[in-house]
Amino acid sequence: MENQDVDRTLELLWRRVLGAPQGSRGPKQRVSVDDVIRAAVAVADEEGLPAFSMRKVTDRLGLKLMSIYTYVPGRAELIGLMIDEVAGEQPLPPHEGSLRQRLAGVARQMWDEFHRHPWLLQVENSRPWLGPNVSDRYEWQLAAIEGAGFTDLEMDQIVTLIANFVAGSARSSVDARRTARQSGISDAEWWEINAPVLERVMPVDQYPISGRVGQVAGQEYNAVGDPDRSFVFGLDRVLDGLEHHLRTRSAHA
Amino acid sequence: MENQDVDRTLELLWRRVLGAPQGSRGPKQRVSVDDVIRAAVAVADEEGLPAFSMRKVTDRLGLKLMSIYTYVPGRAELIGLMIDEVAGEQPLPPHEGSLRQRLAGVARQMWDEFHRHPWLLQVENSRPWLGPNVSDRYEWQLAAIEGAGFTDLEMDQIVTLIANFVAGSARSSVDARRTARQSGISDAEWWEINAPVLERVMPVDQYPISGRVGQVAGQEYNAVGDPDRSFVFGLDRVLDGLEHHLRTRSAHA
DNA sequence: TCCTAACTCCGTATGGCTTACGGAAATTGC
DNA sequence: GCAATTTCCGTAAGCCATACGGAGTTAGGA
Repeated sequence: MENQDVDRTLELLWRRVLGAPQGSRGPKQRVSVDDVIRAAVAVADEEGLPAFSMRKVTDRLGLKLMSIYTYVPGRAELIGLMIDEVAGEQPLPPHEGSLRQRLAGVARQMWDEFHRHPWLLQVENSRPWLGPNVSDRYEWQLAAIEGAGFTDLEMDQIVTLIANFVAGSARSSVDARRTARQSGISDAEWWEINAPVLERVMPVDQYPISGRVGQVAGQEYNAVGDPDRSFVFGLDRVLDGLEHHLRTRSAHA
Repeated sequence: MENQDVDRTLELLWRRVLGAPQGSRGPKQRVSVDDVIRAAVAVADEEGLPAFSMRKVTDRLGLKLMSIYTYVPGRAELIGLMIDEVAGEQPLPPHEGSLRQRLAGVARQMWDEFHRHPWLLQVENSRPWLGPNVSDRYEWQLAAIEGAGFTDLEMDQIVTLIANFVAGSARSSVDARRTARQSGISDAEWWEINAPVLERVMPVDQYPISGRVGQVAGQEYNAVGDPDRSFVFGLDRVLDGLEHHLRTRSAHA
């Protein structure tokens, strides 16, 4: 990627504040960059990132394939623009309540966004594209813990911790839903197909704990796993840990 | 994916215990399934999953492209076999020490594996391929917390929590390293390129907290972020949370 | 008024990818 | 020695991103 593309993409990300850097000669563009980004998000929402292609975006806009390259430098840059676009969809309400409630709100916001746009979890993160909406949200996330008693460095690490946990959990959740839909077979059916081989090959006495735990979990979940419940459980533990850290920190300070 | 492929792949996963289901007629295979899997892992290690292709695997084996389909049903199934292969690389030492030390060991093992084989984080998880090494490791992970006082359901949720947190953290870490290597520019250089535009576009008074936190973090990390330190910090908080949960659980029981 | 620079749109081509299909050659059981 | 079986692989279809250059459109300047 050339520096020119970095600059160009930054200009596109901040196009609302920078204004159109477009020259005045030549034909007017038939659609707008916003149209391109919105169409691209729609394609990714419907088909996922592996099936996302430049052609499908232009088809939706009534343009021919190559025209898209007059709007955005390339595929990777378009995806960067899509990320910032969807980061601006949800309002960032003022924080209220206890530290725990605020942090839970931050985590829930991430969780919801990943489920609204599952392709976010399929993006190869290179260096982040710092767009306006992504930047605003980072500020909002930090505001949730501002003044709680953490150091500046800890504040960054806490947001990172929550982001990493939520991303990992959401990935499990989203993958499970996608698999169920795409494969067309339910967890129960999948088990029916696999059970004969697995029973032959995994004797119970060799897997005493996973056999017992798997049975209990399977009955409770009615499935191989329950990503939503695991998320709630995990988040509670993470928040416990952060509250505990704050208590022991305060004691020392 | 056909049921036949599911069966076929399960047979391949458990090939050591099931033996070769191969008929006796016809030419002998020039290489073995293990050769194919090892070559595939080598390609993925060196080039990552997006650049991983059937052709590169066969090139490495001295076969022509289409021959690989006599060894494995397809790309997705081969990746399932690769996952189980690398899951068996590390020994599973008996657990020792406190609960906290045991859980840290489980997390560290996941973390190391993701860094040895970063492509694991790029796999689209459909339903898991239950191979022998993956199964053994799940048993080992549960053994780390067996008898600590958690319910069976909680044991599953705890392993899931750690797996999700580690996967999310490792993804940040691995992506950062890949970006630094592939783009050829360091964090400092990247900042130098972006700073002029960002300073113009992100006035300090609009981003008071992220401006302050970003400055402190940047000085401390000498980079945009420090995934390794964030992992250690986050893991400590997660373990704090789990110990806290066990204490309050015991009080109730 | 008219030329020309700048810009958009897009046709073509290159070089990648997976995998369906079918043929040639090799090997073994009968 | 024949027939069934299996491996290896050539070909081709149908995807993908994007480099390059040409044709047509628009506005500014002479």
